[in-house]
Amino acid sequence: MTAAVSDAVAGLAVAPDPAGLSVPAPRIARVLVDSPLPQLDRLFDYRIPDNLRAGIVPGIRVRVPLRSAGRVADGYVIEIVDHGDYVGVLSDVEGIVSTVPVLSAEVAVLARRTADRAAGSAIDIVRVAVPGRQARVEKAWLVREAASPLPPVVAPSVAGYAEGAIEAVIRDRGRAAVDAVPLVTQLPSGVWVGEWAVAMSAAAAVSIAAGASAILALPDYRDQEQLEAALASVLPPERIVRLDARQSNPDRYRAFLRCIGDDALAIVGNRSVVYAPATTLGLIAVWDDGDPLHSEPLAPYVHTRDAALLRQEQQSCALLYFGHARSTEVERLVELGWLASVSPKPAVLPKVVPTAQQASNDRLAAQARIPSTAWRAAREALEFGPVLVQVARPGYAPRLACVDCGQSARCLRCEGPLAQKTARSVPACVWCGALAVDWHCDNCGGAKLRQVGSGATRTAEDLGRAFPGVRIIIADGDHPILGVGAEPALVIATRGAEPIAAGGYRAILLLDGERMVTRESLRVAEDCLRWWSNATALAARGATTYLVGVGGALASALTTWRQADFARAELADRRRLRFPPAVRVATVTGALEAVAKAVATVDVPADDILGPVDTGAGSVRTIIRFDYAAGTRVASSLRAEVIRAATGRRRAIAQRGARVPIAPNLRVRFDDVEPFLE
DNA sequence: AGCACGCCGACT
DNA sequence: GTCGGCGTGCTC
Repeated sequence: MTAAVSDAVAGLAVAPDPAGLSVPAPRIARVLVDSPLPQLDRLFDYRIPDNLRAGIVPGIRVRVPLRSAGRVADGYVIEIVDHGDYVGVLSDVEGIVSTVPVLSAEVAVLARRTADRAAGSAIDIVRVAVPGRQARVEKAWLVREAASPLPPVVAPSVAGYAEGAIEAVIRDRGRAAVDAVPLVTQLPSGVWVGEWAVAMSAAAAVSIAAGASAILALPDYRDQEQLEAALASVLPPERIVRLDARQSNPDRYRAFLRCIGDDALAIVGNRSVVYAPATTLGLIAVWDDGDPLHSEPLAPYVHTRDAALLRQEQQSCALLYFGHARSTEVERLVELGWLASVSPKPAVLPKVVPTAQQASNDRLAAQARIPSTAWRAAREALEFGPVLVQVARPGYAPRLACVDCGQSARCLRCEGPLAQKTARSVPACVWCGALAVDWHCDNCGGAKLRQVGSGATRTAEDLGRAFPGVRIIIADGDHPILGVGAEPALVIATRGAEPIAAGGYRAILLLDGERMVTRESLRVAEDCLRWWSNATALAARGATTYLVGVGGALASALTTWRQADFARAELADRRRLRFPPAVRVATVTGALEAVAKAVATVDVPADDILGPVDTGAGSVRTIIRFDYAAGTRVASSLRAEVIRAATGRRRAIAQRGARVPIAPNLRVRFDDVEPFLE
């Protein structure tokens, strides 16, 4: 049979349809190819050969030829059509990688839309959304026993808010910013968690009782542990799926496969969980959206908050942002009316006292940087239970300086700052880890180092002297501790690493506020308020939190527990300055000519083009800011330029004599968290 | 990316 | 006359 005849036969292939008529069988698979090249970020049409006709359905992974013979790529079948729009000779799908439709239609559309909004490739989102295949796991899943129906779920009420308030948002598929109740509570299992975890798990159960899954996105593993503990008291274990990047590949794939289907589940995970394959989706809930861990570090750098907004719109599910401190982004959505605002009822106001950084009468307390009122309060509270001390940095001495000239000490190898992990350890570079042996000051030539500031370990040492006989517990990145008991102890924790205390802390000291506030960032104030609020919410009911050394609007936002008001004022400032999130920003980085050309295609006022500035290595960066309404336009212009730069003529650059062709590189990043820094 | 196609200098 | 150099274009 000649190729022409075989084509004709294929063209006549028919499939019976239920009405008894015969229609031509669909024969073209439209495939999203798994390639990092931006110019390939579209659908390619492939003929489905007869032997694969039965197995090819949308969502499965396939292998397809790409360009010349022999070269193949993986891809996902997005749709199957009778007639594609490609005029030319189609290649055949080469094979099926897996028969499981891992890329649901919903997630495929979401990937396209999130990528478009960020001027990125859909496949980059898919790579985050769909874990790598594990043949063994998949085989076991395919032959799983006909699952007995999951036990029914009784919807609990979401306590702490006006009766039925949160339930109504979930039922009506609405959107809201929810202020969390700033208390800790004990679960029936005996585990202590933040009230927020109880409210979030109850919200998930409300959705699941109504037959729809809930996606629950949390910034870190400690938050995930709390939420899972809370979920276990309202849902049977078969209804809870953990899906996060820390799992081993088989575990992650097993969890991922469990999400496929119509069962209503609580799907818990970190940022990538917003792309979980839930078909019947009733709720997306995000905890603490201001935490930078919600910001995806891989291109196209889509924030959980933004992916959740797009998915909510697309699948008409409910959307809840839970938090103690409102981010300016969420505040903007509240002001727009896009999100409702729900606060605890009755209101719960923690006791917060701002304290000046004055010397204590007690020499040892003064050495530990604790003002006398706070020191007295901590000593009294230690009679009854644990006391939390929040510090800015881990280690012993977070910085070192030259004894002779006072200049801050830098690494001889990479210019990074030096720090000391313990009282006796050799100073080392914070950036590259090199031990600072034979160090000398590059300013005056001095060879002696002086410790500057106190990390958690040094604070612990000082406090040990100020409170003799008290048990000291250190919690930081190196010593993660989830919870501590109700017995008296001083818990020294770096911000964000505070353990939960059984019964809540009897007093809390926020020590390094002054230092935190001087950090250079557009978001300092917002971040500080979030760190302090999250720590304050760990106090026992009626216990006092002391904020040391910080005054002004920031301190009063904490003491009055009016974080939303602070976010409103902060957002008003950003509007005045045309800073995000009042406007959106995109950074364009690359060779000067490429950047200039790309920026020229974007139609924004000259005032909104900041740069170019030299970033070294022959590369420059320009920041473009624009109103939200212009987002689609700016993204599509810049995307076109990225593709043009990738396909256009290559610049020849001299490299050790040889001429190496390289593409004029052009990178675009939307909504960078810190575009105006550095 | 990676490979095929296309137009100009030193070779049997 | 042509073999092969790399600049250019394309991937169903």
